[in-house]
Amino acid sequence: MTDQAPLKLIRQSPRRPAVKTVAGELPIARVCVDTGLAHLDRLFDYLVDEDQSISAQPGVRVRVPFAGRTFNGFILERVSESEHAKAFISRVISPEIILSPEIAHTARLVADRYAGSLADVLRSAIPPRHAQTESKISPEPTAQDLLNPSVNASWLNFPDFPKFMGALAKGTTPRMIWSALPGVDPMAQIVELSTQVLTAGLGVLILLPDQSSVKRLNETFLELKTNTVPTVLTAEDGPSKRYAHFLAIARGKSKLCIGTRSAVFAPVKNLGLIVVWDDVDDSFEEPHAPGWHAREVAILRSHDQRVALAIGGWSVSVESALLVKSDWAKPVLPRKEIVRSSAPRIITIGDSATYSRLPSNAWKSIRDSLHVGPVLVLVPRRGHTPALRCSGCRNAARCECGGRLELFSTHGVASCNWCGRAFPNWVCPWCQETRFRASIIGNERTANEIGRAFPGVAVRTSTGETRIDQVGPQPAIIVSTPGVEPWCKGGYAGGVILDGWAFFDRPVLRAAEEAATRWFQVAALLRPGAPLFLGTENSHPLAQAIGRWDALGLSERELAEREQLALPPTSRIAVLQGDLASLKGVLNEFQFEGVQISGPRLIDEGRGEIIIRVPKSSSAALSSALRAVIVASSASKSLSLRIRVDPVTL
DNA sequence: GAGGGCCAGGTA
DNA sequence: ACCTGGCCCTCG
Repeated sequence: MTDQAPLKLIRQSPRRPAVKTVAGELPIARVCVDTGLAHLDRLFDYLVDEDQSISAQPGVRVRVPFAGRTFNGFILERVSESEHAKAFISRVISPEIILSPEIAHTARLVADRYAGSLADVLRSAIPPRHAQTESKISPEPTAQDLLNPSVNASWLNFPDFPKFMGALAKGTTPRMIWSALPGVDPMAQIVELSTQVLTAGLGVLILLPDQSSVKRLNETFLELKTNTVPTVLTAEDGPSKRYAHFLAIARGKSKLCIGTRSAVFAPVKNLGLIVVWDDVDDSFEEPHAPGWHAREVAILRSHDQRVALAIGGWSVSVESALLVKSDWAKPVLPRKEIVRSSAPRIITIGDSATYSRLPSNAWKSIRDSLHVGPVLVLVPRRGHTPALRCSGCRNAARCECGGRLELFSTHGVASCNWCGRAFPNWVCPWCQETRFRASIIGNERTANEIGRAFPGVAVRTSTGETRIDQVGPQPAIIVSTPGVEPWCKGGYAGGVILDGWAFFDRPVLRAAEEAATRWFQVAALLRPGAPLFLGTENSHPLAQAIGRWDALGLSERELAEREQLALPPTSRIAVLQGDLASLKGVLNEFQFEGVQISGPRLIDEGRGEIIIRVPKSSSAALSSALRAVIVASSASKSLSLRIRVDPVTL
């Protein structure tokens, strides 16, 4: 019915010349094609048309034909010969060079380290193109004559800091792990450190865990009148702004980049320093495949491109402790004498005779602190008395199904948090007691209780939903859940961490590390020497560490424990999830020295999980085994697996 | 992932 | 002699 004639007419259209000429110079482009298929993780060769030759530079975005369809990709190289090339690049999307050779190289290392593909890494490393933004001429940045480049006020009490700066000045690549000091604004430290590097004509890249800290650092750059305007790189800025900022960096217009995790790939020209602040924060882990961690990427980049690195925080991650132990990085810690006067004065439950949620010594210290300023109260979780324990033997009150009992309102009936069964007449199976003790008491009830205990004092609550950013210096009680503690200029007059043990009572590998970070953060919000009540025993290592302000020592201890358990960072682990048949099928890929395999363990119907642990020295063997598994599972329909290397949560 | 080649076994 | 389905390989 339909004849073929119209089709032929289109093909012969004079507007589209059928014959392309191969470029005279370096006629082959090697392209990373984003096919979304893990087993095609290699470069493909394409012919470059003479007309495209100038724009088709390494680092540009292109469209290429592949297996009958067109895909996006990046040109990584131009070469003179190829055995394979037979198709032309369809189109150079834009002549803008957005993938530098250095970033391509680092991205390759990241892909290998996390058993992912280069295209996957590049997808989060390079923001999507925004054509309008590209054509707009971005305004020249304001003159960057830096003021006060030599001011080092915030580093005065860090005796090893000058060594770091000295090494940097000599052109070597020092690495430091610094532990911040209460009373000294770490953002000011970052600004002062960066300004010196910028003054030397080098670029600086600063990574922060979230939008609000990016904002705070940005403001600090303005406040300290450095005349340096940072270029912000965060996903929250939206496609147009994000791409504009990325271009400013890629074009070399800006030498200072601050941002969240994916900014770790920012192509800052002549990069001299990478700073990572608060690397324990889990938002540094990329949720998309292959799940790289920005701190690990920063380490790889520092190593690969010989860039100085500074990792800092109120606490020290276990990974950083390993960098210190292996002497790859040097610790930069506050002077001992200043620590004594800056660290909080620790009060623990061990000091009081009987157990109570807020023992009298803690109550007294709050009351005293309230004469001079606000007091911060940290409670483990949002809500209202979530989990219950027996008031006699203190065992967790559990349902037959294994869930824990909860109480949602003061006069409500306890019910199971998994199956919902109600327990109006509960009897403890251990000691026959019939009364509960609130196991984790959320901030709602805490605010009520504390309000009653300190009549006439304003009580305010900060949670994820109703977050308070900042509080004033007047006396008040601020009840907060972890991570949303309001900032108090000049510091809180006192602090309370209620139900301290609840922070460790979670089935997460990093519970101890997370708790340490939270507690050090709270301690850092206090005025130097202010009282801090910790709801733990006096002997708890964390209480000791905060009292001595020894975050590194604490993490060294945790590192030893991880070593014993063959967990990261001393070991490398891979978590494979998929159907049981697939998992069993790949087990024999992992038969090399030092491998420990746990599982397959059933996670839900038919699907399971295996965990593979290898000593760090075998990580290359692990990577190649994982690659083999990925190639097999991606190419076949019968195998379906999800792979994660060194995930933050287990 | 999709299309193509290739072998095996079944069908006229 | 020819069709059909499954397997495996390639894709530049």
